[in-house]
Amino acid sequence: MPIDARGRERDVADRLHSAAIHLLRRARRTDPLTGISPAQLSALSVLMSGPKTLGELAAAEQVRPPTMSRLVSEMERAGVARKVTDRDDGRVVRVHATAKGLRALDRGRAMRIEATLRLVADLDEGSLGTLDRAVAVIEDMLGTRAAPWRSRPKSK
Amino acid sequence: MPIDARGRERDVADRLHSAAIHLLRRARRTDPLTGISPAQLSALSVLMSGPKTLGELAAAEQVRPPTMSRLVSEMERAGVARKVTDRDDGRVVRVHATAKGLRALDRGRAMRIEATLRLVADLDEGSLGTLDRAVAVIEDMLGTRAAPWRSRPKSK
DNA sequence: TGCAATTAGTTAGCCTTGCTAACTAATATC
DNA sequence: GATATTAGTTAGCAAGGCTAACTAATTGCA
Repeated sequence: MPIDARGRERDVADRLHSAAIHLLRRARRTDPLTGISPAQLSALSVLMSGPKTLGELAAAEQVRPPTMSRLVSEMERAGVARKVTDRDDGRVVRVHATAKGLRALDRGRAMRIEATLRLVADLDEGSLGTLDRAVAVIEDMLGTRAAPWRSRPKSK
Repeated sequence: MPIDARGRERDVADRLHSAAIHLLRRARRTDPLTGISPAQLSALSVLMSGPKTLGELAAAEQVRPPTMSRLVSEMERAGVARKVTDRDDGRVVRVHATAKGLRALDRGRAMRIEATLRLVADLDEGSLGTLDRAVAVIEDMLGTRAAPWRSRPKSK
């Protein structure tokens, strides 16, 4: 299908993109109060479901390995994560959340979510349901739900 | 405790926030190809509707004045915007998009939207409709639709 | 067996884009 | 006319992206 024939999709894509930008700028305002950075928070939330290799974590967070490598090092220094080298394959680093990390996740996440919650809390039931369904659609679209990451997109 | 009574809202807020993060990380990948930075793109899209003072622009973009000041200076250096001092009030700087800026907006924005479009284009009609409605809800929630940002928050 | 290729992660160095604090210049107020 | 307020700028810092180039470990094959 030719791109120009997709007016509806294009309109949704445009507004979705713009909405995401402004939503995050709003939520971001509370960050300085939480004592934990947004990127660390996001990574911790992935680790909540169990340890991940550094590469898996980078893929899940959609950043490049060096970015995740640095982030994890900072997290280890901050005591919220631990790096464990794989016994069988010495190249592999497995990242675990520490108890402190999980507590920080609860605390820090609560503050960010709170900002979004303050917006969401005023919605009527119908609008809330709409958001709920939309988020599920986006999660599927991006493969960020439980999706076991079959292979890196690697669009080359 | 009203907070715990809001399980549903909290869940939606949490996942909405997370979805926004991942959506933008995806869209951002095209940026290096556009020759224009995301922040400049966003500012230009505000200027599309006409010149704005620097303060108005900062408020619309939900950043602090120094951040916008620097951004606008870079945009002027890049030739995509022009700063004009107000004749009646010498403190006020009015920011205009240049023709080059508007062209860059079209180009750069198109690429980000394209990335989002590629995701959206695979959706069935029902999911697309859900996203459409959800975006409208978010726009209302944030007042980012038509809302002309009356005064600076100025939370001292 | 031993050497080349591949893979996982790290280091170095750059860039953008947030922020606060402290400043300048212009205007408004008393 | 002195003082206060307002708009924007400068300086300096931090977070968090990226690529290029590296190290170390493993795999595979001649």
